[in-house]
Amino acid sequence: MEQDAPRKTLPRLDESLLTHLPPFSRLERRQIRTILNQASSRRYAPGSHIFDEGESAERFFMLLDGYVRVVRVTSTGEQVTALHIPSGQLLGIAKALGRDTYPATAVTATESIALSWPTRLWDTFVADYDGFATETYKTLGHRVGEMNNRIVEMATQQVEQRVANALLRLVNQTGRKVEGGIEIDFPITRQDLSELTATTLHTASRLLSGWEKLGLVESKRKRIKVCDPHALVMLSQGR
Amino acid sequence: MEQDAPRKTLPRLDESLLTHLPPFSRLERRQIRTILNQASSRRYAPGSHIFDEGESAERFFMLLDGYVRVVRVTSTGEQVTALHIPSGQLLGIAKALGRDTYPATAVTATESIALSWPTRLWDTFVADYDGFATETYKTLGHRVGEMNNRIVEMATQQVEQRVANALLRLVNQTGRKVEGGIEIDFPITRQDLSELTATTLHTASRLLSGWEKLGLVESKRKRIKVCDPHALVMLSQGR
DNA sequence: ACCGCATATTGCGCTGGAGCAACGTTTCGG
DNA sequence: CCGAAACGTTGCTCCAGCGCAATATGCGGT
Repeated sequence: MEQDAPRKTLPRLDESLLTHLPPFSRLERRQIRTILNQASSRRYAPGSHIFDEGESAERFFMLLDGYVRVVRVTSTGEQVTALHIPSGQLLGIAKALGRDTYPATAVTATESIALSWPTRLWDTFVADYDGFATETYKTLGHRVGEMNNRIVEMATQQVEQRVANALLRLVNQTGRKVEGGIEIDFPITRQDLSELTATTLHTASRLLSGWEKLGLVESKRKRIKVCDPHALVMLSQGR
Repeated sequence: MEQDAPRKTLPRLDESLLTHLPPFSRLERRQIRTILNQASSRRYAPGSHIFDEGESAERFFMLLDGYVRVVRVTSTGEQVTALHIPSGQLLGIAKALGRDTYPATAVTATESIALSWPTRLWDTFVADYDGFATETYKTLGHRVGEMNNRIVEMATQQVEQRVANALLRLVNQTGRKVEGGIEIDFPITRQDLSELTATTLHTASRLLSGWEKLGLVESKRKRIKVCDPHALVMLSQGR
């Protein structure tokens, strides 16, 4: 499935790629040039693994384009999606948590492009680049917050509310305005949605069908558009 | 309920309190003295709140003695326990995640003693004390890992397995060897256990009763002793 | 144009475990 | 020492949602 496409340092990565991304936004052109010169760039086909849980964390990544799902697989083969990462964020930052292996698997949801650096540069980045650590820990804090919320959700809410919540979160984070509503910006199956909400694809499908009849959402294959976010918010709070 | 007992800088905190704790273990006596001089010490009765979710994070803490439960409360008043923290660990380290409010509530499970410092000293600690940041992020990484595992558990396992897992985790982290088994070192009710495993106290009670009949555990009020850990491991893995 | 596969829908039966209720037991304050 | 509150147990009922199965439909490859 994976053919390890060779990483290449593209002839000339433009500084503007990074200048507006939080971890690098306080840096000067010169510093960004240095950073880019150390980076490898690579394109990933949809569904490919950027790294796998348990692997030793050789590199850390900056997602420049696309979407990535952070997934964990149980011993019995079930998948649980922990998180979605949109472009502009770091991933695989095991080092920031004092780990030397990746804690989860990163799978691309769409075609994606990511820069990466050898993990050994991490400490240099933290030490040399003002704001890098701070911003990194901010996104980390954000992710921890999300995980926390999911735990609370799963512990206290019904399936219907969880699915509604998940949909809203996806729309907020990765929504693209289209006519008649907001569409989730990457292909997502009922199965994906069920792995995100700890239910079965059957139940997810039934819920979506129901909501579609009520005009809350519209969905084609692998595409979900939310037409009435407010109604979903109601649902997500149990009426 | 809380009468804000005055924090006092105890006459003479002994350096040996901190020398063996990871975040401080690489420091010299002189540095530890400085750190202690800036600390406030306080005793907490069981069940008291060290800080509450959403409060602005004025201070960070080192738990010297006791156990703390990290809890989140939903809008409908249900409690979900995210984590147990044993003595020797930092808590309330919002700053490490780039936050300026506490992400959850910390409640003491036993009588506890904690040192605390104003959050404004955080950056100083990170900058001045070798190994402080590294060790902090290690425990953070560990906690994130735990949260992750709980998500996967809750998503894929049955109640029985989750409760078995929770018990094993508690025993591993805070177990005290007693005759006939290993006992959880702090008072824990069926209700607590259910909040830890996303179930009801009824179900938790039934499970414990069942296991007690099989000789896997023994429990008095607020006390649980695991007699046959191996059998519990079996259960926790679905037979 | 065709086949084959991945994705989606829907009906139906079954059950884990929540919800409710009633009661027993230990602890603690006064 | 007594009464009340906190904690624990257990029986019964009910239903959300899982598991299974059958069918439909869009999509990519040759």
